[in-house]
Amino acid sequence: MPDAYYLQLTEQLRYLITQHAAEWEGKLPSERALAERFSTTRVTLRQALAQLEGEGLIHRSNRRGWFISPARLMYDPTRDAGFNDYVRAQGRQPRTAVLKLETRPHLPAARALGLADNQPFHHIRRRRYVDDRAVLAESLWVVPECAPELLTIYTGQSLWGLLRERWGHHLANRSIHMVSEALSPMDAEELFVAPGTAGLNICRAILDEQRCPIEYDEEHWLHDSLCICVELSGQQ
Amino acid sequence: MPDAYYLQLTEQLRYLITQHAAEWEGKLPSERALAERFSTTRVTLRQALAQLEGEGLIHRSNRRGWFISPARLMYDPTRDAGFNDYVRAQGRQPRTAVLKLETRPHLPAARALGLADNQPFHHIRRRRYVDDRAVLAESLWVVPECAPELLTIYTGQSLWGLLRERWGHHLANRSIHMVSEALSPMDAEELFVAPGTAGLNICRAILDEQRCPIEYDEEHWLHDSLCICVELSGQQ
DNA sequence: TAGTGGTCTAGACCACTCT
DNA sequence: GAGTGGTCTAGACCACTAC
Repeated sequence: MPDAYYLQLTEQLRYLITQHAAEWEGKLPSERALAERFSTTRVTLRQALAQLEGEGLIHRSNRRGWFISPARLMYDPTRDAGFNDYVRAQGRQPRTAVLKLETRPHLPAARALGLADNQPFHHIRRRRYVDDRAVLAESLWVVPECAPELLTIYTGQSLWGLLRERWGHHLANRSIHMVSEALSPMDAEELFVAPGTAGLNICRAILDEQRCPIEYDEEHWLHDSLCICVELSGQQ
Repeated sequence: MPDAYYLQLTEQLRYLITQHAAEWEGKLPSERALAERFSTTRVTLRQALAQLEGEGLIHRSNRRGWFISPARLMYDPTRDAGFNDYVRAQGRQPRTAVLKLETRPHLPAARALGLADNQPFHHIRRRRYVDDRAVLAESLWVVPECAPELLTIYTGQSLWGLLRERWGHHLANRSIHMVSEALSPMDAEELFVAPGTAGLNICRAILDEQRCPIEYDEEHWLHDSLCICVELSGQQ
């Protein structure tokens, strides 16, 4: 099966990377250097690199080169542990940058929460890092009545924590959808990767115990940065 | 942002596809024809097609051409509804091909279930179709004591149904892991796609109410064929 | 057998990053 | 300013599919 040269190259690169990971400090040599080392062209070499990128072994930072991907973050989208908490619990360093705060309608949020199309939401756009690598761009759309002064007090902390502790909401009902995607030009730019980079899209609609809509969010993760884990016991 | 020609091409192709979907009966014209229509080379044209493939709009059947992808299957890996049931419930046609039946050890299964490395399992390998498109290659590893004569009676039906009804097991504890992947040459071949095609890997470890290990399975889905949905209420 | 997609070559230019 | 990755050209051959 692996008669194609780029697939042989893939295996040689995989070996090379495991051997030189420490020496290279996580960054691969340039494409031209690697192509020369294997006596092939950049096109073929890039095909092999793309293969390893698809597997999640390496990734690109836009125009800066190829890097060895760190271990995947374990993430349970059914729990409401805050990002900071579960990242630290895995011995990693979390960081959040707030990119935008505004109030406006958003059709997917309205549809997912069963509200009118022109329903306005408090919108928070943020970028999140694990060990200084930007891995997640996300938008949160909160029903304004559920958190009136949200935009004036928000500074990057856990939104779910705020909703629970400050406004006393019980995030009882959750509908979660996950699909693989190609990152949009905007998402890609915010994560410093090339447009079209593979991503994982997670959307959640949250309602309280009376099925009253509270919040909708859209997460765009780098595909190689996480492993989704769900633990279930008893019920069904 | 979308200054690159292949990104403009992506948009033009996206429009072309929605316009001609019916006329083309789901299959795109040849790469050479499309490249000529847009006065570019196959390399650039393929970059645009790869973009749409990443988004899940189109897909390739190995060496047979590009096809418009059907709607994603909704799939809840936390429920134990059988494949046949939930595919039919969505108005689609399920089909299963059994590829292999054997008994042998499998390290990931042993590790995930907390058994000895050399623990043998009943192994079922099967390919599953939705509307005659092969979308899933999966392996199931069953602890032999839990289903002694499994391999002699198995003909493609729901394994979880068998475990419940014939052997009375209660599939109480489930640990589920999901990661995006590049399909291995074997998985790709079994699904009739090019090696390295993007996939979604779902692994489950199943134990009964006494945390006694029953089964472990590995699913390899075409990345554009499903949307993972989880509905939660009340608990946490 | 004709045509297809899969693979590969040997270049090139540009925008950007790094220093 | 040197070097990098991102993009693009204009070809080519091969294994395979469809007819």
